[in-house]
Amino acid sequence: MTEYNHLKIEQKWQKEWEKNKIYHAKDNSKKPKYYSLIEFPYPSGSGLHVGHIRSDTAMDIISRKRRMEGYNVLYPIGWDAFGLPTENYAIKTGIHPIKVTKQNTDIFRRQLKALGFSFDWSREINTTDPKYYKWTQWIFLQFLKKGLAYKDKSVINWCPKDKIGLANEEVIGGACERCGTPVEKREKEQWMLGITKYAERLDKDLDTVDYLPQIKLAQRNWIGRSEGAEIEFKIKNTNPSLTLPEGEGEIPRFFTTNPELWRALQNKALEMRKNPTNGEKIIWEILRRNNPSLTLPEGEGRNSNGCHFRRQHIVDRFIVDFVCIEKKLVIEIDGDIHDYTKTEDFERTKILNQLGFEVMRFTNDEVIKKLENVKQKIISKLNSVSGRTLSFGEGQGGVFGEDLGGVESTIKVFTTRPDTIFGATFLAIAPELAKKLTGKDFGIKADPDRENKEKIGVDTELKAKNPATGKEIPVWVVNYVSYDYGTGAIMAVPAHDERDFEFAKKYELPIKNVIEPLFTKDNGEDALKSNLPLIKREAVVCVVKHWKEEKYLCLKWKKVSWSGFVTGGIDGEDPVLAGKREILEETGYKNAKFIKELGQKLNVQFYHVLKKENRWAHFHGLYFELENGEQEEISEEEKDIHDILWLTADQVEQALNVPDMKLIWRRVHEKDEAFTGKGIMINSGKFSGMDSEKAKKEIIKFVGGKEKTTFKLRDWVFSRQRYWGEPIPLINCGKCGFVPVPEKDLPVVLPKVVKYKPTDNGESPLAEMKSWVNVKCPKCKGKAKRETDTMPNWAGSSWYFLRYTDPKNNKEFASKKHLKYWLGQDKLGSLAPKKELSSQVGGVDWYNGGMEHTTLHLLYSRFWHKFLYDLKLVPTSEPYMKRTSHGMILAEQGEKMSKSKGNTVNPDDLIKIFGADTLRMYEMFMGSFDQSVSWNTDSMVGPRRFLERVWKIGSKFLEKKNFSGLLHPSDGTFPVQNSSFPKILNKTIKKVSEDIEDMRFNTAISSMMMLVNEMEKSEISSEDFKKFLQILAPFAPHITEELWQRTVLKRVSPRTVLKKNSIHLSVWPKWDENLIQDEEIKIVVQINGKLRAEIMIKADEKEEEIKKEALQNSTVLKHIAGKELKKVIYVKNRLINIVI
RNA sequence: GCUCGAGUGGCGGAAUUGGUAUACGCGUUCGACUUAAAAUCGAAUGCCGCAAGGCUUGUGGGUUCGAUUCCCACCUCGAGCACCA
Repeated sequence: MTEYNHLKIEQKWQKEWEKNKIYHAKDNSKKPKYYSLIEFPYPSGSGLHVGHIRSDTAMDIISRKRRMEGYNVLYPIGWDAFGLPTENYAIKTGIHPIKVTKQNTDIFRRQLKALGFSFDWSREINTTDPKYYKWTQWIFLQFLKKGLAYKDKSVINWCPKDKIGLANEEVIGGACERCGTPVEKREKEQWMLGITKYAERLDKDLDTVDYLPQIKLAQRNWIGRSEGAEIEFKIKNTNPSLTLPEGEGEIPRFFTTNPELWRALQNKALEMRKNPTNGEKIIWEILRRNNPSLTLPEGEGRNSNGCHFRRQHIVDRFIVDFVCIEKKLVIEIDGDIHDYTKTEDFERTKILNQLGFEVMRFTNDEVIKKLENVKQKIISKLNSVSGRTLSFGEGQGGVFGEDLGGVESTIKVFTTRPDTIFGATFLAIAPELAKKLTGKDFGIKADPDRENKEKIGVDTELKAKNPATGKEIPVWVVNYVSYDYGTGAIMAVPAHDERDFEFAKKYELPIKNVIEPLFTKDNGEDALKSNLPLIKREAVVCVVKHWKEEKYLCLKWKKVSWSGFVTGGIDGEDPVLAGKREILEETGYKNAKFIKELGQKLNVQFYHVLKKENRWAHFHGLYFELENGEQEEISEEEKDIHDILWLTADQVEQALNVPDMKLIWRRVHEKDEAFTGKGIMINSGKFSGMDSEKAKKEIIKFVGGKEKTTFKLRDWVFSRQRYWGEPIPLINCGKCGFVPVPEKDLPVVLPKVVKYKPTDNGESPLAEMKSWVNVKCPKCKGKAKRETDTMPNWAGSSWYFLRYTDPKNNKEFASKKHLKYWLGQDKLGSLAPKKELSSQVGGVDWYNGGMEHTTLHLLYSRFWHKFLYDLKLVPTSEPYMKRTSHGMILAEQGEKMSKSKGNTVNPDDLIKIFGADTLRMYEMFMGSFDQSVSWNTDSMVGPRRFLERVWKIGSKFLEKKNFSGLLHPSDGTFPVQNSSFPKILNKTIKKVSEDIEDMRFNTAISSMMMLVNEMEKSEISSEDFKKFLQILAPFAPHITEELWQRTVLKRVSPRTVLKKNSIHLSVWPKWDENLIQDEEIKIVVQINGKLRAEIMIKADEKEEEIKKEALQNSTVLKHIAGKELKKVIYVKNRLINIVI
């Protein structure tokens, strides 16, 4: 037989497979389906990266194994081709991105085909194909219909030199990637997708899917769910002279601003009321009290004309045109100059929103020309607003919105630790909020770039009332609270929050300890041990708590063998912290008897002890007694005492004879850090002694707060002012607003433009295509303009896996029938290689991709999928049943591969020199699949040699005439009795089968290498060789097909139908459990844990016999001679350890 | 700073209910074949030591008959997050 010529073999079989369509997935089949997926590549100009090959080979192996296991497998491929690099290339060269994309996909396709992946190429898709992005646009319109797509101001990165908005990845170190100019923040109206509406489900449903734990964690961190409460703190105005001024005009029934501002703005408001604009005049006629056209239906406990509008009313520091306070609705009529004051209006809207108002804006023009339209909008808004009564001004806290002109206001805080509220010693508020509340600028700035990590703040001199303690606490404006998370204000609990602690230390604000760590009988010992450093650092005192008595005690310190205790605890105050010596003395005496008894029962001596002024001092004339009986003062060094003798909760419980006792470790003395864990509440009034977790809800109720869940996740900025993306299918009509492009007109195809660069004012280059932009409004047929923003790169990739199920459908994005088949309930059943495949039923069966996509892409596609699920367009609530991620491939020096560094590897060269099979083998062999590894071309010879040896063994079979017989290692004619080979083979089949499921490809290959080593020494049957080829086939599909055809099927060229005969459609071999069992087992003999000898035993030999045998071993005898045997430990089938 | 992951020969890496550390591969050395070289095959290969033996999984400590594996502290590298209350 000829030499192993990979070039010939690989191309030949790639063509044959394609011709025979052996990897095509069938849209219905009696076989169970299996959908395996890789992230479809972005066809960059630099060609296929070895990282792509890693993921693609892994899933190829899994797909091939599944086919052999009898599944109808869908393993599709496509192109995620919209994106910046292609666009930037177009800007530079003027070549149309379509052309560039075509070139690049051609290269990628050729390269992927050269690697022999078993993709179903008939389902190839491309996100830039109008037939594809028609449906991306269509899905966007569904979002719009459901109110999940909306326009809002959003901050973008702006390069003042290039005059374009930059994507986050184009900003490097705060500067523009191209020209190095520092990037500015600019506000721009952008389309947004309301992913936050799905935050809860995106978080919760992670429980139902089988993702790697670190992937779930990344998702959860990104969503950032936190449960907590909103609590209102009353603020006392520090200037009691401020009262509402007497004067003309309506005295507001509701308090909507502070008196100072009210006074300042009142005259202006009155003046404006007298001189309304035309639009305002018209609207006021509609809105004014008792206008029947605005009357809402009766019910809900209110009379019919429940919405009362005021005009030119002062809200906060603004005079709003119209406001309905009950409905919390503001209506503004904008004049013509408004284009110039948009930013200001936005600010204003934002602040009003913060106050709980909804703001509607109409232009003067609109009111005059389209009054009916405006009116309808207002009415439907009023009908849709649910809160018919004022929610502010009610309950314990706030008064904003109430009458009487308010000398008080409230600050709402969000906290996840309502249980620490008794320790809230000040409020910390964001600068923006401070300005809003007081109108003053404190010179504190929120640090958007976090350049200044130091926490700074200023006392606003407002005083808030802690609703739990009733005490007055200061309100500080600080730089470490963000305005846009939670409520922009926090209750600062320095004792239990690191940031608050740091801040309180710096500004010498009080620190009040209200939680202490708790260890109960159940978690006691372990938890205590794990908290050793904490204890060591802070000189912990153990508290024995029983009924109403609290007794503090220090357990025995091993090093000096003394024990001490402090007793005390009156009314929840911590005497140690408070340093109340008197209390200690008093209670100490009182409890002396009890303690003495306890000490006797525990056989430990206790002493009263108190650390004062950093020194351990004696108490009550008692002293510390060392083990030798001497009495001694505790020195400074003793602070470092560790090695606590742990008493178990059981021991103490028994000694005290109290069944429901709790052990509490209490930290004493000035702490150098905050304790942020959960525990037992102290210094918390009636809550003292309660479990902090359990008390949360009650505390929230107690202080009149409400439970609230917040998320870090923000809505998705969906607009890009770029060319190379899906056009957002909307038409902006002056009369009708944004009107969706009718479905029949989809797709909105990207027009050819002259320039690809965004315009100078940051619009997409599409804005300059007048002939494309100017269209008729689909509704009113008037003049209108197309939306020129395009969608982000993430759009097309958020649903591509759905399109694969039905890639040519031009009526739907995919038919329900196909979706149901490919995503619907899986039928793994008895074929399942592992019992616990997944708890999620349905979806893509296995999705592998890069770690870098485990947050955004995964989250976005889950969001889209859930949305489509809610529209009943897809059959499963989650898109992917199982998700794994591969590690990156780094360049030889361990740095990232990049074109600019010139350290990339070209797969074409490698395929030419080593062959696709070798490259695949090497990538799977190089290291742990989920870990990053450095590339080393030199190491590729290992897998290559391996394949050559496989080839050689195959050749020997061919040389032999009697093909089905046994093959002898030396000449193939003289079989030698060697029965161990089938055992090794079966073990290998098992190992490879299992390793593939766990993506441990490297060890699978290593075990096959060992098998081949063995094959060269043993006699093997053709039947065994066949099985070996089959388990190797998913890894190295070409060479195994060639050997399969030539040796097993005795075929030199594939004339007959390959479909039935390909190794890749053969049946995955099973291992024989009986053959794997060893009759003889090697046992290791250790002496004092050191390896000394090995003995062979029979599988069912008794322990006694084995021990006897081990002790008779000559080496063992030598080592144990003259020594006393203390113990002999036998671990079944493993070892014997002799302790002497 | 916080969270997560990792640290094992000259190199990539194996080994988990705690039970033979260094599988497999690369490299290196020696040998066979050869006029020679390459390829191939065989042998050796953690470190110290002629050997007996001792030491070794980032460092230090703990638990254990026994620790790469569990616990604690520290160091280094990588990834992610960045004051998220």
